[in-house]
Amino acid sequence: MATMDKKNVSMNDVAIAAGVSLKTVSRVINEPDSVRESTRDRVHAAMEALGFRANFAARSLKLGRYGCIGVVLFHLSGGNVDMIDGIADAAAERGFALTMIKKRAGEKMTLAEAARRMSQLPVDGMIFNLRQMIDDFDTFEAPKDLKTVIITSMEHPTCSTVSDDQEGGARMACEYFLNRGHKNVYFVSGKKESLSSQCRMKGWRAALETRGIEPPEPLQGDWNADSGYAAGLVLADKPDCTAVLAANDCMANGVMMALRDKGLSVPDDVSVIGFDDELYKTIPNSILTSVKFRHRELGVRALNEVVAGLEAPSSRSRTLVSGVLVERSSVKDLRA
Amino acid sequence: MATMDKKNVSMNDVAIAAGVSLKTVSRVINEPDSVRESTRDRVHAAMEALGFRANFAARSLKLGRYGCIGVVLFHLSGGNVDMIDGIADAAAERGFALTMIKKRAGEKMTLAEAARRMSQLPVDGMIFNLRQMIDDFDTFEAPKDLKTVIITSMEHPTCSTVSDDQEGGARMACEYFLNRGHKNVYFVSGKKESLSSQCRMKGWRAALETRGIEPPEPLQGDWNADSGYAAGLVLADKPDCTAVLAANDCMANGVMMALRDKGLSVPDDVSVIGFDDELYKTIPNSILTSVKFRHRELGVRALNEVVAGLEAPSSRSRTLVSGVLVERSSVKDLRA
DNA sequence: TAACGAAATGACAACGTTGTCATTTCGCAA
DNA sequence: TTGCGAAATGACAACGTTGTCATTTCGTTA
Repeated sequence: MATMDKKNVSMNDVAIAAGVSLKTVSRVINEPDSVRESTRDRVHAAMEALGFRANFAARSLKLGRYGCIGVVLFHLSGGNVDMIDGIADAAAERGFALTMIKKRAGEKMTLAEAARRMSQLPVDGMIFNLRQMIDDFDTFEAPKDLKTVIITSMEHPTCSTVSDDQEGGARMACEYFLNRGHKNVYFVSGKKESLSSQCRMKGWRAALETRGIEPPEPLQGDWNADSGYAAGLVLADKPDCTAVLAANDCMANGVMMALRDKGLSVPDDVSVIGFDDELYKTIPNSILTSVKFRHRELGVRALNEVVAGLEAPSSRSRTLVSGVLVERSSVKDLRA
Repeated sequence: MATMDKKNVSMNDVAIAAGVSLKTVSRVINEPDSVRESTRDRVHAAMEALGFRANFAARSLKLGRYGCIGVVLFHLSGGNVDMIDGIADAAAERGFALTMIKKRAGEKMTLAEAARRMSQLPVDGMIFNLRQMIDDFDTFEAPKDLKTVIITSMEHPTCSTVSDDQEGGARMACEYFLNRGHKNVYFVSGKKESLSSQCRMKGWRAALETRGIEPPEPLQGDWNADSGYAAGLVLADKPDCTAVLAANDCMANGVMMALRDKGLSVPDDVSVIGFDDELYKTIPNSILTSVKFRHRELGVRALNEVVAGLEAPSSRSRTLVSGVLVERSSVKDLRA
């Protein structure tokens, strides 16, 4: 067996080995039906023997497209995993690969900068995953020939966006309380700079105001259980507090632990709802009712939107993916 | 302002606009110092005016490399996030982008199939992230011209690998128990097919056997808290059970809840160690001692290994990344 | 001013594919 | 056997870069 020392085997090498023209090899790959079976077999044999692999760069150069969608991650965290999963699966289904770049910790990356870097890479369109506010959000303009979709909570003036309906989810949770006879709802927020936290707070506020209820001062948390616990200690002393909406499950758990430590029962004395529905993974027999967002769906929608817009990059749409209330027993029906 | 209707602006267009040759534009991009300042400015102005963006395909074709590393995800889960984060950051640091494909749920993807798909994409090398056993693991041979690194718990005959030292981590936890006077250690496993679970079990067994202790029957869990709770109920009835090693923190928490419900105290009656150190995120004042793996480091090492091997794809190395024992108060020192 | 070496620039081929259009081969009816 | 249309195949250019080597321009010194 002769060793192959040539770096890359080209279609031309295959053609020579098979005794056919370059173009015939190309046809075997792209339109096999147009090649006689005997010829095709010979070409296949030659490809096999030489270890031929099509050259991506040459192909893309000729075709003018890459078959890749760019994904820019500004932050890589728990919820994002499912989203990326959705993007990746939807991409696979449609025959696209993903090209990924990520903002590094400490690095300051604007949308414009991310777009510039992406547009040097093999991508036909791109998805930005943005969980926090960013300086040039409002002024950013996507490259005219590269369909751009932003996954974020805010509306963008020129780009398509895909969002969790976080505001709606918070509103849904509040209404769930109010419809069960609660007169008010306290709120424990996540980190101040987080868009999710801001939107959830906004929805909470809106739901109360719609019913003519003055929203109480929200308690500031940081997403972790300890901050929820601290908030819970404060809330335990408020006699009018029968319902608590915490901006995530971890903090909700902290709140519940604090209430119990203060001798209060959930849900008999105080009802609690969290966000993200992930407590059951860690706590056996978790009772926490929680608003869950379909992160995976978010990713799928974003990818589909990019692919749909490949031909018309300047088109613009806004997609909202609603949340789901996962009911357990942490909310008491006061009317009963 | 005239509208640009031409699809792609090429270096040639820029050259004409700037009144220089094609090659000079190329030089402005790749070796700016070799171009006179006045010329450079003119070219830059033209690039700006026309909205020029270098064509990735043409460039890669000429250079024979892509500046991208392929990442194959066979499974996308919690721990993987940090790993991808590590890969992405290390890649950014070295000027590489990532090209990603993912096994879809239900789809059966072998290493060979993954390698075949990857080698059609713009990549100079690739990283496989493999958390479960796969059919062709032992027989797989990576493409000769594409450096391949596998992140997995097993050693591979021909490819470089990077691994958590899960076995070592489990051994470390057991020795921690034994050194504190415990005579035996019970084990709660994760899902059967999980390599992590298998390795952790192996380390546990080895540590006991080294000390001449007969390992008790391990309890089968499924990673979630409920299965840990079930295991805890069983363990509570074993009088000789003073130490429990659970294959992850969620199950460890389940075990602790069950023990408490059975009137036993942690750590006074039974000591517990978990894996992954993530309970503190959900439980306020968590006392669980846990073995933590540096997933991020895993990703960084894998990427560095790929980049280091780009010139010599057939080189082979094995990297083990050790775990860390995060001490809290869930283990009692029986000698005291 | 002429001559010279260095710096700056340019012409052209090449990377490995696919599209266009021309040519050859084939099967079949006359 | 000839002729004909369809099927199969081939020659060549083109995609947008970078490398090689040749040419022009510049600044300096004799």
